[in-house]
Amino acid sequence: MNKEVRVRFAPSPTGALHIGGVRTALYNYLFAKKMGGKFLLRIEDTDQTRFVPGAEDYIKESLEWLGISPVESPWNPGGCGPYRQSERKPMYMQYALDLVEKGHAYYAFDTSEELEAMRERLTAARVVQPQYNSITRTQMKNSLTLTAEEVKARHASGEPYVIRIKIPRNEEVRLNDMIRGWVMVNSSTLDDKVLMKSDGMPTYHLANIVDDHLMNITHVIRGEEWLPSAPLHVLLYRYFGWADSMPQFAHLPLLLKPDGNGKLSKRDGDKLGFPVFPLNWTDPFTGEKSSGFREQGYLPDAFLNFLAFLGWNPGDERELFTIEELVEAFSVERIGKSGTKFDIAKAKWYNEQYLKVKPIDELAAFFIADANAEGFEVPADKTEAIVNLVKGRVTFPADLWKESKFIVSAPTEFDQEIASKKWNADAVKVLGAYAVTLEGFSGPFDAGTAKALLESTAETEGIKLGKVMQAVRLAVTGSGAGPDLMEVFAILGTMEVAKRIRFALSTLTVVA
RNA sequence: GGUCGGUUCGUCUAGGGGUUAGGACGUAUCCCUUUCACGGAUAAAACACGGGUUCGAUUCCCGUACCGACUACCA
Repeated sequence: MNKEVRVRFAPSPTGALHIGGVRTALYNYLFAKKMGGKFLLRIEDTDQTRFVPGAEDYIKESLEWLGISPVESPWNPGGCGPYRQSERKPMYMQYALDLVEKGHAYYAFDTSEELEAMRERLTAARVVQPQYNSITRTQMKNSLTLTAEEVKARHASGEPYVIRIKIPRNEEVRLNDMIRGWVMVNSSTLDDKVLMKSDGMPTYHLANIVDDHLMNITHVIRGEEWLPSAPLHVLLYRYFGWADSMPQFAHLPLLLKPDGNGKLSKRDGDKLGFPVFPLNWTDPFTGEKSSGFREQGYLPDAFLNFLAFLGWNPGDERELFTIEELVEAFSVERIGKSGTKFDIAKAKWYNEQYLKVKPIDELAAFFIADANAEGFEVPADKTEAIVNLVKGRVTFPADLWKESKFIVSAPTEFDQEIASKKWNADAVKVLGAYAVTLEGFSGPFDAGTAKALLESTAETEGIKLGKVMQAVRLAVTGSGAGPDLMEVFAILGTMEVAKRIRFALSTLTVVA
């Protein structure tokens, strides 16, 4: 009754982990933490043909990036190992045989050609569900139709076989999903799923039940795509005699494409205009590259917060949650039932919120790194002022440098559109005079001083400052928009501002 | 096609037998700002449809429509 909560995230290493999987991992993590339980990870690599090198490391790194690492995993084993199904291979057959013995499973020798022929035959006969089931199995080559001697002979000759579950003909199977409530299904709609493949590996269905049981999993939180096979899993627990300790199920709503057509899939890559993976990924076979949220500049906390809200909400109007607050607020009951469209605009908003409250030295580090990468040295005494000036204008850390590069690197070109509209005789007059003023000025030069000086210069020239302000900005920054100009002047200093003005004056020509 | 699941502003959602149906993103307008952005304010914007049940349904029930998942010796 008071069993420790143990949940697992069970990805298969068939490529990059996609964000739907990341959210599943997150919900498992939050639930485990909330319940004071354990979050573990199991690699489901029973399909050797789909193995992709690097995928497992990718999963590990993704979870580490987000700070939701499992406490038991292949790379950090606990007491229920191994944590890779391929390494558990020897364990499964005995369970399958147990089912055969109990009459809940049987050997089947049909070749894939025969299976295909069966499906074609049934389809041609307009059978609604062409599947291997209580009716069709009587026509196939299996230990239910063959004599014991024949089965023995086939085994002796080394003929390949699979073990299938024997689904009862007509039986109500029900399960109480934590998110969806009671789900009922008649066994007549289920088929005799393969439990053991001919290569000696279990299928997902067998392996996940055996492993969840052996690993003392108490709650299975997984995607909704598993809902249709959940009744099969219930039957397996029952046939194994594990019904009493069967985990509770929670089937998560799917993450949908923004256009509303279908679930988000790995194949969407960057086609939708945003990444579907947490980290950059290069397919080792095709060389195809896909971008990740991390490399695009999403902060792990912001991304986590965003992801948590895709299908779950705390029930109040708070939006910004640290991981600890998410744990505290989380409950499976508050997970929605319907599919969730992925909204990248919201993800950006979260990133902006987190960026805004980041300590200045962390932001400065981003800024300096980007500047250095482009070969620029930023005076140490100026970084803080620059970062403070632009931090309200950025979505990604990289924007810090993009937005302020003009401060470190004087413009060599000017926005032509602004120039043609605002570069006039009045502007030239004021700027010329202002340059002279600055060159002759000594003393503390801050934004207020810069402004006072500029105002008095304009007044002396008899020109309204408002009319030439854009030109002043253009001269010093090269563009028509940007952060507070006077603050920029203060950071630049009198001589640099004057120098830039003189360059603009000598470069731009007044068009009548 | 069959089985299962779902359906509140464009999007994420709150709510739930009687509400001006609330918030957030996005959008628009205004304020702030001698620019752009930030910030502040305001606005437009939703209970899929049809039947019940009920004094009353967006909320409960049924059906329809639509959307989605699943339907492999893949997970």
